[in-house]
Amino acid sequence: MTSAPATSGTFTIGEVADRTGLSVHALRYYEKQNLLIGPVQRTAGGRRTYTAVDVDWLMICVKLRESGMPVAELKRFAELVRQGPGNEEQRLQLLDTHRRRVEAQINALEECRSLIEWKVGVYTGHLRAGEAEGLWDPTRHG
Amino acid sequence: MTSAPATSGTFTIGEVADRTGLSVHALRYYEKQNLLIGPVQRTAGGRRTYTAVDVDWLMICVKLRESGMPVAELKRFAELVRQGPGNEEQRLQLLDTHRRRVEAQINALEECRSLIEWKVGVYTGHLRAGEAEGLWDPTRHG
DNA sequence: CTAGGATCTAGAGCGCACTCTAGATCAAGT
DNA sequence: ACTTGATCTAGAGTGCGCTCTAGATCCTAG
Repeated sequence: MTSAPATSGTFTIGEVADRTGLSVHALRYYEKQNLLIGPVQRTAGGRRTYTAVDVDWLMICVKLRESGMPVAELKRFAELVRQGPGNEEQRLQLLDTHRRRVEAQINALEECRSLIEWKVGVYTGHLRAGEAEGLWDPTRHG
Repeated sequence: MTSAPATSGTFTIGEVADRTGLSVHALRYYEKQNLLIGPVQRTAGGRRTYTAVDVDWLMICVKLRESGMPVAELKRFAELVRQGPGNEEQRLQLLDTHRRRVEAQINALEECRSLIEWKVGVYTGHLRAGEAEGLWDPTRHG
């Protein structure tokens, strides 16, 4: 075990790191960047104690970051959530911006996948030709 | 016009920048990093003259970079292509590694898209509820 | 009581992929 | 000839998102 459980129902920074895949460094960094929604509670000794809600939010953060949302934008989103209800339209706009980015990226990736499949076909063809009849024409590259 | 045509059939660095979407700086950087397949030809005055083959290769580079292939790996791929036929298996392996990365990324993006759609549903619901009957319970965030 | 690991803060450092700067040269239009 | 803009080289600088360091403190197990 790298991280011992804190009071049941809350989590140490190490446990949160295990659960979210973020490093403890990254967790402190996210907090300093104001990416979290509430202030993280502390023990008497000054250690952070994360709640399940904190962890859930961090999971969302991870998904958004993985999909290319810049930290600055995630910070803006956290601010909106922190303000509470009443700004749903702004949240929707932010998410919509990100959705567009995500879809563009999916398209780019799918194009790349096609390119790869095409290239794989070319090289596999070369290999089969090579096995069948020796070297192919060395003047044709790519 | 930001970039005048060179000898027909070849391209100035500015034209290549226009066609590939890379900056002229990035083009010189790619060359220095050995991402290109052949040495780029020069005019008497020392300016680069790219061929259509160079441009095609750069287009592939752009696709691979867009889809997250690190420059170092692209460089390795360029080396293999530069060596000519005979290393198709290594090229296939490299492409396969990248294909896996691309597919993982597509999956991550699709998960994120679902998350967004779910969140959008939540906020849209809030908005409709708000329009219909005023403020919702301010203790439920997210 | 002690040793060990986990955590704390503040801030420096890093890897990546460019991007920009400075100062010179080249080339095309007038 | 002159002006203007594109290009050249070498190398410094930038932005992002962490990652790592140092030195102190906390806490759990033995």
